[in-house]
Amino acid sequence: MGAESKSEQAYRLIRSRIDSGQYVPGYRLVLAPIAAELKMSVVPVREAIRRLEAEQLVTFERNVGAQVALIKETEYLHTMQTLALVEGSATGLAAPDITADQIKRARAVNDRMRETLTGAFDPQHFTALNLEFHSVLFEACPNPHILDLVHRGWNRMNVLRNSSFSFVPARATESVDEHEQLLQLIERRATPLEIELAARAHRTGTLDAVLAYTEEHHHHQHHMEETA
Amino acid sequence: MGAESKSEQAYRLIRSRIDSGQYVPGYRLVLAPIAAELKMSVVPVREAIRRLEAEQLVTFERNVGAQVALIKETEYLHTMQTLALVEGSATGLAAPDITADQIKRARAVNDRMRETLTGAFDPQHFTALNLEFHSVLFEACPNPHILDLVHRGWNRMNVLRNSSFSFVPARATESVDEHEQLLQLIERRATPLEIELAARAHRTGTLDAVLAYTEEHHHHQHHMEETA
DNA sequence: AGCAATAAGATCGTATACGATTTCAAATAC
DNA sequence: GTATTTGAAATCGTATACGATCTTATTGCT
Repeated sequence: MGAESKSEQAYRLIRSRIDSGQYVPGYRLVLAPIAAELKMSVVPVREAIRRLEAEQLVTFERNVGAQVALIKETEYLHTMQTLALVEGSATGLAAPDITADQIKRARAVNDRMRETLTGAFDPQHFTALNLEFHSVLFEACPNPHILDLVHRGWNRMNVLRNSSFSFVPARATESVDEHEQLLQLIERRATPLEIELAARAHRTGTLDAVLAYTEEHHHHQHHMEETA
Repeated sequence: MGAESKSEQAYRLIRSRIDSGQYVPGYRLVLAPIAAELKMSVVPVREAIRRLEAEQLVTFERNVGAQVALIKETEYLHTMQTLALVEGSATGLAAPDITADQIKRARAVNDRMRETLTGAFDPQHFTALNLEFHSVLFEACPNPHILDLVHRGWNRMNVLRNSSFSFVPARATESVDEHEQLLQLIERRATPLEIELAARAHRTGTLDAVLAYTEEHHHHQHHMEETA
């Protein structure tokens, strides 16, 4: 019958709501109501939540319950740093296997990104294209562990919903240029380390831009307050 | 009462048995017997197993059950590569905060490692000291995400029980020397990137030594066969 | 003998039930 | 008025029960 188990359904639902921002950080995940909504018992829901806990998307306290993980102000920094590290590596490791056709596809995406720079800038859309661009370059990474870490990093960024470019749209222009440079490095078969460090610097550049912005605006956001 | 929940107990037990090698890769984890042994119902055991699944220590198939994750021949390669990446980064990020006292402690550990090189070589013991040495250098890493990845990497290596040095004892001597070089880099406050790449190369060196060994010995181990 | 259908056993998946723990507010004491 | 106690409500933790699914051995057919 149902190709997927109920705990799987529950996992997907909660996960999608966290990803979409419907469940904001701090939101309490109470078993019974969720189970009722999904017309199932609490057992599968409980399992789903524990799984999300293992993925650090929710925090859990014994006999108290779960809530969507709170985001500390340093979280963005750490996540971006980690993503810079693993994405850089994945891009470097994948580079030797990148085909001319893939370069072409990536360049096409980057062209679309460049187009979005004129007129009203849509950070959400730009970020989506950004993922598409980088995906072409790192998906060929032969090390599945590193690739998995890259995916987790992007997911985490998505949850932080810090779309980066919504804070520093100016960075988008630089970003597009750096993409082209990265493509040229790969085309001319630079060493993996060179490509890795370029990809890392590219992401670190975005991080620095955001940090400079928040610094300037004294945007101390401490903890993101919880919302019932 | 019990400071830890039953599912926590179950998790620890199974985890320790996997770590210790009592549950070898492929071993089937059947709920009922484990629950009986721990004098609890299957529910907490089930939760523990799902948690281990999320950590990729066990694989799980719907309506079939769980087994300790099988190890493919490339697994060692990928794990070491990933560990080289994250440990290198952690070491580089921690380096600026390393104190003279910590350097001293690390050097003391390395001296003990050097001593073990004379006489009968004990790979297990050497690896334990190796972890102790590197721990001093990376635990100060300010990025908890990266630090967590380092810990996971070491754990995974432990499960692979591939103690590296048991295959290539010759590498141990080089390793001790590279440790000293690494300490000197940190002492003279080399740049984080320089230290990162040195730490990475150090681990990659061990990996290469093992690969060369297995290549030479045509040690095609395909999958590690399951053991009931 | 070889293959397919079938039945039996093993094991998982989930519902229900209830005791245990925490939280919070109201009542009481000082 | 503040602090402490008490008790009820909310919520979790786990046991038990049973249906669902997969595996394997058995039977029967060709």
